[in-house]
Amino acid sequence: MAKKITSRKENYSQWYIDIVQNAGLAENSAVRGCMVIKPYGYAIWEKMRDALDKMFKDTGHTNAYFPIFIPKSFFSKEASHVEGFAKECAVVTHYRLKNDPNGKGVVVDEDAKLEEELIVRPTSETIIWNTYKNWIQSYRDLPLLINQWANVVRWEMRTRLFLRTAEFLWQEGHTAHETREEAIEETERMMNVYSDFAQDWMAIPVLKGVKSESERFAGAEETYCIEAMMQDGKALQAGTSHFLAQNFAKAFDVQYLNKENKLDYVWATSWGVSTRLIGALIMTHSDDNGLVLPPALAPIQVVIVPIFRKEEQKAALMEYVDSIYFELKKAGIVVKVDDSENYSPGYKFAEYEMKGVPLRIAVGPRDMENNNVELARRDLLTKEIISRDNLAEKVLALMVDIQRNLFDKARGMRDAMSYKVDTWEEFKKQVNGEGGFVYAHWDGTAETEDKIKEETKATIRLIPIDGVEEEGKCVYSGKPSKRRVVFAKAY
RNA sequence: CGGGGUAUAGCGUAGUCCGGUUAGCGCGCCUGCUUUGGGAGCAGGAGGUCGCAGGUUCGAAUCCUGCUACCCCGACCA
Repeated sequence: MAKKITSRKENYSQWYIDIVQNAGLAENSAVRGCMVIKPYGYAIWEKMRDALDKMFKDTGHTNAYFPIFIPKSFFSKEASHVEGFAKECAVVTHYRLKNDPNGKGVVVDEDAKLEEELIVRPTSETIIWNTYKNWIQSYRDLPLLINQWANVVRWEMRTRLFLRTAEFLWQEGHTAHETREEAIEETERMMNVYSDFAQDWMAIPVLKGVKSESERFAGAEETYCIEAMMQDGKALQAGTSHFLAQNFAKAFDVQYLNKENKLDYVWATSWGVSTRLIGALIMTHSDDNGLVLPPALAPIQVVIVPIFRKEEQKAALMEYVDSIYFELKKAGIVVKVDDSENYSPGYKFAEYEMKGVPLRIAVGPRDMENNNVELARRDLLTKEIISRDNLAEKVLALMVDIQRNLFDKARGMRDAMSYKVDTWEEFKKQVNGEGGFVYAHWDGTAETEDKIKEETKATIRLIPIDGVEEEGKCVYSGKPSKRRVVFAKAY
């Protein structure tokens, strides 16, 4: 029986769930709000992680690891930081269980209460800055450029696989610098790393900009971000990079002696992307037949499906298949041969389509006789029969072409869903209708921003970093404005 | 945390109103044979504390009470 994926038109969020489940990316776990990332989904994350990790190393960063638990007192040291995260923290209060004296099972041993409760990290600024205090004494210790790959916990009310889960995987970079300018430069550099990663690896076009005050990270002076547009017209924040000024240095008393032998507080940044990016990947490229993956991140780039009837036919065919397999593998392509006999070729075609494998090669006796192969592109759902000669070369070219096509398609979609709007009526109509990125003038006040959010549920996604100066009037208040900002409903 | 809903095999469900055979069906799974160029067919088979705990009754998936979990919609968020 066919596994059925709900169409995007019928029910977009069900479509998303169907893809995550049927492609074998993740599933809900026994723990509320926490997901199990399945091997195929995790393989995508590993590819993302490896690519990002290399980009971080290439920009001078090194990895380290800090504890999952944070003493409660650390949290209260930076006022706005506590306020931002307090409502979604898991707290460890005891360290021992005992057998239930009244019957079955185990209960918390009330005698084993912790002196100081531990917070399961929702982010690691506090524990890291508490540590940096001991690492930084002189300007010679700077800049300190560290990243960590970790899990974090934010106790969310409502969760969705990859997009919002109580526990998720991410990386968090935490850097310390001598000057304000140097820290800002780092913040912008990492936003650009994220932007390059999104575009070059994920084939997702993103907008770059800064957050408004109310959308800013708790404890940051400026939050830079990249923002992507999903197929349903909703925006998704794909990465953030924060300029923390001296807020954490002051809260944790991290001072260094500068070249003039004077004590000064260091300047900080932090930046992160998470498994949420997998949600962005799905919602950007996939279609009603299932997942669509860009070759750069596909755990399997090419699948070969041999078609045969009898055993002796298979034996002859497999020689042909193996020669193709080894040729592609030698060219650095991640290729899998599925010669299992318990599923029909039709089943396999549908299955690998569901899993988003960029290219399928089918070979049967007919192809072998004519020195051909059948190629099927996942992105275009096209099939063609070509000569087997120089196949690796052709496949490599296709990988590049598919990657580019996905990006172009996504950019076309994003551009088609970007609008300039100048009146409040138009604004409401656009936001409540098709959605998309709405470029509009804003008077710069939090009051107006709040009112707009209240009335339309649209938020300021970002203030474009390369935005042009342009005289205009705020779409809500009519007050003068110097530039357009980007509004959208968001995930 | 407010409002609504659901809980029966790995998944999807019938049966619940109106208590009464061995809880039925589809998918999936196992075995065998035939198949294999777009989700194969036939035959046989395994698999259930009917969410949990009480109660009513000769008898409970079904009625009553309490609890728990999950889903949807709102407030909060990467």
